[in-house]
Amino acid sequence: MTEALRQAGFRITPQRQVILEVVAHGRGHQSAQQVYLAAGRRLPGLNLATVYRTLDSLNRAGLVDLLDDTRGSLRFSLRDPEHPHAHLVCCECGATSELPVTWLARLAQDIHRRTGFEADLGHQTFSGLCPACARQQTTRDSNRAHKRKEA
Amino acid sequence: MTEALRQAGFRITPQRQVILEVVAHGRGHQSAQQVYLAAGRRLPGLNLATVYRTLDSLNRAGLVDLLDDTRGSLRFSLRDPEHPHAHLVCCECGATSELPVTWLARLAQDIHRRTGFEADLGHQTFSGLCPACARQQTTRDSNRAHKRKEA
DNA sequence: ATCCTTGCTGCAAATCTTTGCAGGTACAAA
DNA sequence: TTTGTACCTGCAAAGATTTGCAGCAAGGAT
Repeated sequence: MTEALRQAGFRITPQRQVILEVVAHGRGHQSAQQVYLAAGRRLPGLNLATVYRTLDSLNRAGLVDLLDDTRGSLRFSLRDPEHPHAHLVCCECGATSELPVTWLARLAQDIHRRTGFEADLGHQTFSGLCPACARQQTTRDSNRAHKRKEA
Repeated sequence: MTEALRQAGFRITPQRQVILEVVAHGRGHQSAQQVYLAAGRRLPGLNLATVYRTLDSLNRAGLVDLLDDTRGSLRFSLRDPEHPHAHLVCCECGATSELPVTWLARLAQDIHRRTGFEADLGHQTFSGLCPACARQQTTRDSNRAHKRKEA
């Protein structure tokens, strides 16, 4: 696995090995803090800035997926080449779900053909409303409309 | 225009009026700082936190578009209901271009039908590589591969 | 015109992330 | 094995954005 890192043109350092291991072990999406704490345990003196830089490198190398939780912090997870997917994040409650890249392929092609832009939809985070919050929202809206009419 | 704000359930305050005006005037995508400086000139004592909160409100009210420049800061612009569009941002050079929402409609529908998630693609920022940077990137990659073989 | 409620603002501090710099080190080359 | 040079790291400080809180004020109710 570190070989993939090297192939991508990065040097192999203890920090990178540990951080990669932490991300690989901790299933799910971990925050930078979580990675920092877990990795710091095995590598005292590790610096948070290094964690961010390393995670960025791992992301660029295609080993790690990045997810913006629309809450002001980023989350990281091991990339599974078998299940490439984009993310859907609810901007109300923060819930996340996955979106198979196959759904996005046509769009990416379209964009590239017509604009020359290489959209990286596979690593994309789409925000919106999850089913539950969407329901709440419409309820609240109709409440507001109702109240407004009453007034 | 302030009426739209009120309709959306927000109060009309001097801060909001000025900030909305600033965004409306300054064509293009302004940073929070820019809005803060411009608005602060007409409303001394205005606080940066208020600018952020207000811009968020205006965004929720659908009056302002939000654009993540993938450079660690956000940019704001007046929403033009005539030209709804998503944004493409180059994660190398930061160049931005627009993407008509019509291209995204089918995808949004698909997502909603199959997952119930209401993706807000119209306000979305897609990252990737602009044509120029994409060219550079492939060049650099082949250089690296070449070098590696030589070695 | 006045009152009341609730949302809004300023301020200060917290959070999350990035950046500049000086020293350290992986790793290709000799 | 030794050397040289980028590339990395730790540290500290800057940047961008958010949040808690107490007082203020917009605008519906009276």
